[in-house]
Amino acid sequence: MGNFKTAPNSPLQNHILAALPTEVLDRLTPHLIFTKMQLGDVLYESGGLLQHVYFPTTSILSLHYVMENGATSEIAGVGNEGMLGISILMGGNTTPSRAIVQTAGQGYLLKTKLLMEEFNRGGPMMRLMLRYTQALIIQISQTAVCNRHHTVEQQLCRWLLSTLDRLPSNELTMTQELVASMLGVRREGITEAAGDLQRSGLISYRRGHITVIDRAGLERHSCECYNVVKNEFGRLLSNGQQHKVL
Amino acid sequence: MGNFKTAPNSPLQNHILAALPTEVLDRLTPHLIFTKMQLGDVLYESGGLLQHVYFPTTSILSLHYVMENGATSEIAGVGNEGMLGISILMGGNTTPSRAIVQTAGQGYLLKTKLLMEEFNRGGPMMRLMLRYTQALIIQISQTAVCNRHHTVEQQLCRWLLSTLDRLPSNELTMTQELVASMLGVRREGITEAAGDLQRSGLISYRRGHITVIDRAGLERHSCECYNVVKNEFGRLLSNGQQHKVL
DNA sequence: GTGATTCTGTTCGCCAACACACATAAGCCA
DNA sequence: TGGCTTATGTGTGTTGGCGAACAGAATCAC
Repeated sequence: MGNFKTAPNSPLQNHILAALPTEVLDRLTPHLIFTKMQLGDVLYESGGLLQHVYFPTTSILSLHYVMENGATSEIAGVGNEGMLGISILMGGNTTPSRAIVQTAGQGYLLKTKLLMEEFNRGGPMMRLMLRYTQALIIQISQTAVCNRHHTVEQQLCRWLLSTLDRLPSNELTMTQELVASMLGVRREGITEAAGDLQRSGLISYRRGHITVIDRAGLERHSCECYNVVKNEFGRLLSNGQQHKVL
Repeated sequence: MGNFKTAPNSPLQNHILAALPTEVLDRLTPHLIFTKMQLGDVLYESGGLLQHVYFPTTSILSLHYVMENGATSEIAGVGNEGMLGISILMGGNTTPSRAIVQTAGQGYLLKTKLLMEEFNRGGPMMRLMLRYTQALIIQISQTAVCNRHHTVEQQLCRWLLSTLDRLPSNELTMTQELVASMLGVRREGITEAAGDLQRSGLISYRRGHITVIDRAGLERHSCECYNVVKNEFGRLLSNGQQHKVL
């Protein structure tokens, strides 16, 4: 994390791009624009027009709903297993939710027009996008149920695990305040839950950094939602040989 | 004319079908199968294979997530404004959620194979299905946020309103127990909230029947989620104006 | 190094929703 | 009509999360 890696990584670090046949990839690659994203960057604003779609490689993005009173909740996360901008393909030119950068990192963007053209060919790109859409729907649905039925501690475990799956290391750079705004709960709630997890030896943290120590333990403390989503992503997006999911 | 109660209504009472160009409709109509659905019928079981998709006309369907402990929550409702079976088009052959009949009524079903063929033509049918998918995503997202932030009473108001929108009358045939299982809360919670609404003169009910008296009042007691979803559905699915962007 | 800023820990009262238990009432039908 | 089933009402105690307020600790900027 502390490395000064400024050289662009490969677009193929994004699983969606990597799953495309070379023919499609050859068409798209010249138009993929390398980009670095900073924590907190707002990629899409609710109701805004979408000019680009994003394929994260090392960054993690987060889809948020913003309520009238300003409260927010994450409804889905997007890492290198996915992409941001599905709603363009669905025919709404705008996105209903805000997209922000949850973890700084790299990625690629593509003009929506080019994505649309490729999608409209009706080939493997389209089928892949649609499968990803289905996976996204499952993720959002599970979030809805999770919000209804599970405790903050369970949800924190779930969130840590799915974030971890998108990171190379086992350390997140994140304040509790930020985590709280992701889950749509109070900061104190996260302090308490994280304190419990630390006392149980599952994680350790210091100002703005959370390190996962006992991943299996986290899974035991998490609600079922983590595994449900993970399995569905695997089922829908493990394209042939690739078994590395999420 | 046969029995008034059992005579099939027109497929065009379903807004999705009604929005299709006649050319497409002519291809599909011969294969639409009229069907009546009883309260509680399970149309899709979680993880099951999908043989048909459904276009409700007077019935209302409900998508449920079922948790490991058996608890359920509705994640979206489907009336004559929509259809059931989107996940087929997305490439998962199975559905992740259970679909049940929430209000008995009529509708049409279509073999998935025929729907797929039409979808794969890439014409107006595909574009319509994709827009509906987007609307569904918005509905589910809003449910996630609503579950996090709003009270049972607000959610009940929201649910009553959106159910009402799918009904010809202002009376729902529904026990409180059933409503509770829709919202994923306790039956007592609904008793209490419904009692409040009745005392406020917004609804009246008796054993298994809920009548909405003051619709505007319900809207005032509801959370913002009702209107957000309604507006998005209008924006995405307003018939005729396929070109209506923004 | 020092002071300012930001993050984390903790407390208190409060309320919505929960689980459980049981009382009453409405409708069904024999 | 009366008895049975099912739906609804109510009460008690518990809990998880909220809001607000504040104290201490870690890091940053100068």
